Amino acid sequence: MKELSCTKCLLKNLCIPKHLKAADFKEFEDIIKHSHTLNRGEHIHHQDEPINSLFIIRSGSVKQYVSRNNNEEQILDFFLPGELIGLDSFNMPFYGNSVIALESTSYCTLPLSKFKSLYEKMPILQEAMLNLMSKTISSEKEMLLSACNKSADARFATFLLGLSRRYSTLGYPENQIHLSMSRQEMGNYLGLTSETVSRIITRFQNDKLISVNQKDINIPNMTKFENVCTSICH
Amino acid sequence: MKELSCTKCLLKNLCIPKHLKAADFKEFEDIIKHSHTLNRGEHIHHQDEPINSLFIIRSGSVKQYVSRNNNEEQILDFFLPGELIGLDSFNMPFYGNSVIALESTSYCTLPLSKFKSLYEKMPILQEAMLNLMSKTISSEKEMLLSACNKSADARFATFLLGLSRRYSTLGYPENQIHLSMSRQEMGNYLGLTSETVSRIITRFQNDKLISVNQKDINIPNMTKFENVCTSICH
DNA sequence: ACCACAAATTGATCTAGATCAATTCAATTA
DNA sequence: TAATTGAATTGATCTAGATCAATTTGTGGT
Repeated sequence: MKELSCTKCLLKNLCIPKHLKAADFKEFEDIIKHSHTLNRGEHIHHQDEPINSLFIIRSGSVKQYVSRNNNEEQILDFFLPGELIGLDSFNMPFYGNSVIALESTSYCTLPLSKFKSLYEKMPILQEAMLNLMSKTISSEKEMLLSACNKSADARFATFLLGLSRRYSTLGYPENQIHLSMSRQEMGNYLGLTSETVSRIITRFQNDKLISVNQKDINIPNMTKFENVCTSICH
Repeated sequence: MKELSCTKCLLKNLCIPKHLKAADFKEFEDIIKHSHTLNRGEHIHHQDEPINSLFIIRSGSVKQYVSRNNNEEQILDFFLPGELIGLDSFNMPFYGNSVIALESTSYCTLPLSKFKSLYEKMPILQEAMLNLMSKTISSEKEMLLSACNKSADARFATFLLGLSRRYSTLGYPENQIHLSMSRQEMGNYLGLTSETVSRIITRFQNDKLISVNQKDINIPNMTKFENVCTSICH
């Protein structure tokens, strides 16, 4: 574990600290544990382990999933750098899901007990958390809506656009997306089979909406893609 | 508007005040506006109006929905007595959806500005809200998962079981459910057509899983129903 | 450079649930 | 009590996407 600080972190303007004033920032920096690293396939936490921390992705990416009866998995979410994991674990004694690295990944750990005591005395942090949770709740509603009512094409396009936007807030070019997950994982997340995802990708490619090289997707005309997106997504 | 108090409210042990100690309870009671009443079809708030309050259903029920382009609606949620509306509106200037009464309904209003100042100084309220939002986030994830992967039967069964549980925490018998929404509204919410919902209901009835009289559903054997539920929902 | 194994693509079918259409039923009003 | 209207049911088809199956392509290990 490298001892990096929030002060030196490239994500400091995207992550929780961005909300905090100097004094609070210092205190926050003291309780967070910086930069654990993982290889692909290693877990941040497992389902049914006792909950003790929140996590923030620093680099790389992870998937959050639950295992069902017959150890088939259902993917709930993907997390990219700067994103906070654990908003769904404040009211539970054990993690309801597992989080595993999709590639080489580093992350910070935020012990829940310490976080809660900070929370009590930092109105700004409270505001930030309420906003974040609120946003999460509405975007999940949005997803839900999309899952029920959109075509496979629309769902996949929305997913891509979402990734593009998230990466672009990180400073990456918005038309260049590297997929750290497999076709089957995207399908699982979107409620589609890997075959369907594959077919959609080839079709989008034929229609010159995207160009694909393995896990790298290029969107040659962003406005066009967005328009198609909004048109097929109603 | 009748001036009822939390003290006298039948829901006081289910609603936010249940978390508060005497002094806080008093203060909370002072900022909440009690018991507005609505007839079926009247709104609590409309999409795109400025956000100023949270709401708690006191009696009756409502649906939360968004209107799309071609003024078709998509139902996001139903709310029953004791349930808090507005967890998704902390970070927005305008309501992203509308809420309309499905039957004669009364509700309380919790001005957001006043709520926030209470929030800052009541750690117990903070704890309660984090838990509530956290629970909402995980149950939405659960819904999402179910929407993508479960059969129509399973989704409908899960929906019924959910209603049964919510009504039973209110003290109603868990095997007797009154549906305040139409088949088409259930379908809309679940991502199914009203025809499909209707067919599922007749089939469940033939299989003696439920008995139906219009909008009243009876579950003769709760354990059996729960078992079927868990078996068809994987 | 070769082998073994996993991921991706592509094709051929199958099916759950949508769509379209026709009654039937229930509630409300006159 | 009849008439009107919207909801619910039921039946007949259609289709998006699943499933099954066969290659092809890519990747990591020796």
